[in-house]
Amino acid sequence: MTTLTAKQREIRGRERRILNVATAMVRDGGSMAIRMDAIAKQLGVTRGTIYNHFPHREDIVLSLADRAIRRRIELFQFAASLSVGSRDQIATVGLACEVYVDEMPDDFAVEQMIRHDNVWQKCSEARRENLRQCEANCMSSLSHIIDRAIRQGDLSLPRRQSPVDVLFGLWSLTYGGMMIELSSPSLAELGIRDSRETIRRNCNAMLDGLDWRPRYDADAYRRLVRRVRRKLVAKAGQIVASEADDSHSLDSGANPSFSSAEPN
Amino acid sequence: MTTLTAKQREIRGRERRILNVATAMVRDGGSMAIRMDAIAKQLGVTRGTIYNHFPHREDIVLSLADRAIRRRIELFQFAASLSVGSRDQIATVGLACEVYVDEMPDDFAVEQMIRHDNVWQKCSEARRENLRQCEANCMSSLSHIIDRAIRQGDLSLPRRQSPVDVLFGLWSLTYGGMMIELSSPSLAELGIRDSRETIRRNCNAMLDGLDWRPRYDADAYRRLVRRVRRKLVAKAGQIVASEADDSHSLDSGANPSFSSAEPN
DNA sequence: GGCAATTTTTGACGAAATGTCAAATTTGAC
DNA sequence: GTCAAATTTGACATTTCGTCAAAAATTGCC
Repeated sequence: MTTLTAKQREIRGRERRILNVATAMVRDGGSMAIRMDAIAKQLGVTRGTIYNHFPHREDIVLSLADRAIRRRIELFQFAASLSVGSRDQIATVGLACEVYVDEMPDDFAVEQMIRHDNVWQKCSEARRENLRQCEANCMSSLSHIIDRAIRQGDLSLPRRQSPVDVLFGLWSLTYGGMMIELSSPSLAELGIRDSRETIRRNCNAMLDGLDWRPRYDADAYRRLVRRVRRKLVAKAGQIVASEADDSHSLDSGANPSFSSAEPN
Repeated sequence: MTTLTAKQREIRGRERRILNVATAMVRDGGSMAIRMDAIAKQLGVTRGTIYNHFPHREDIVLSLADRAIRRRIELFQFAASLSVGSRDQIATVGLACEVYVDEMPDDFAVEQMIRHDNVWQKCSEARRENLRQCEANCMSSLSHIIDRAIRQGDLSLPRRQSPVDVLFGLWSLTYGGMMIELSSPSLAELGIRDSRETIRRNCNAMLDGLDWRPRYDADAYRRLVRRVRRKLVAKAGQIVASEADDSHSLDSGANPSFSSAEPN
């Protein structure tokens, strides 16, 4: 009984540990920096064992992406629950984006990676479909906010413009802005002092342009930020912590003989 | 004389040919798909010769990026020259973005690559600074349009919002939108029928939100599109053609502003 | 506890692909 | 035609990948 549980837990825990180690590698070198060899060494096993969990490097990356998207959706849904007015709700989700990028930077990086690297093509259709589903869920849950805004009379879209179009705009503006912020060497030199503030202002300008009520009010907005930011950060921390490595709770001392057995 | 010229031209032409071959590889496999061996084989030389031009793969990618940005800037400047009204001007540059993505898709892909891959870190500071400069030039030339809009009374920004902030917004919206369009598997399924149209509408909504005059007018906008699109496409074609692999048209505008390989 | 069946791990292997460099070849000037 | 300089070559040492049969460990059963 004891042995069984120990082994099974070890294997299950390993998958999570692989992902965590891989995350660290991705952080400072992109998806190609994931070295199966190095992962194995850090876990105290050999490469073959890693391939026992993931058929290839790309699959690790897509697993990371899966985890990242699930975390993000959880954060977004929490965000949407924090406000009542439709415009406040959508603004809170926007803030959740910021918190996501700040508090889970690796997840954000991974999400970008699967979009641009050739990782996507190399993975099984099942995994890709899975990610597509996540994306679609996220979109639809957010577009409900916009639907509600229309139903309640806060927003009335011009002909030919659908709620998803608005969502796409906010997505572009926020996502694009963050992306530029992270990848453009010196935004400050170009004249952008506070890119986050700028993104928010631009989002609000867009919503004002669509005449989404109530109109942008700097003070009200600032109050909203103050009210929800702390909660969002806390939630993010909680989400991340739930899958972190507990060094003492698992098998740290289980196989001490491994460390002395260095090949060659 | 003949011999000398022949050899020298061969070497100079080879650099361009390497870039063109590499572009094709990047197109369907990302930057890692550039295979030095395959490039050499296609040019009828051996790998060593390739390394004679570029110290490593990453340097090829950054050269591609350099070319891409120069092309984009040329297209943007042409675009800005096509209209007079400040809002029309900025809209025309927006259209130029679309044309860039459509007519020079490889260049767009490469520009994204250097942002997300670890290519950036692996290259010499000189190359990086060069790209930064290009970026800054592009920004400043565009922000002049906004300066002019303010000077002429078409636009008056709220306190604390600078012209560059607006530019950053348009950049985010357009770049982000294109990015999502290209990398999100099935935007149509999410409800976005025509992402280009949506991006334009959202840009206009943002500018309306900032109260940039004249306000958005669907008909006027459509006329603008009809007027400039064809010219932009033609210009793009011309830009691309000037560096294509034509064995007979070596002489044209090709003025290689930087000579090759520096060790880092 | 002991043994057989099953699962997991190992590490050697073959296949790319990279970047280097001394030697061979080509070029161009006299 | 000769020779110095420039250019090209291809073998070398490395790194990393993913596979797989054999070894080791674990589990189930008596």
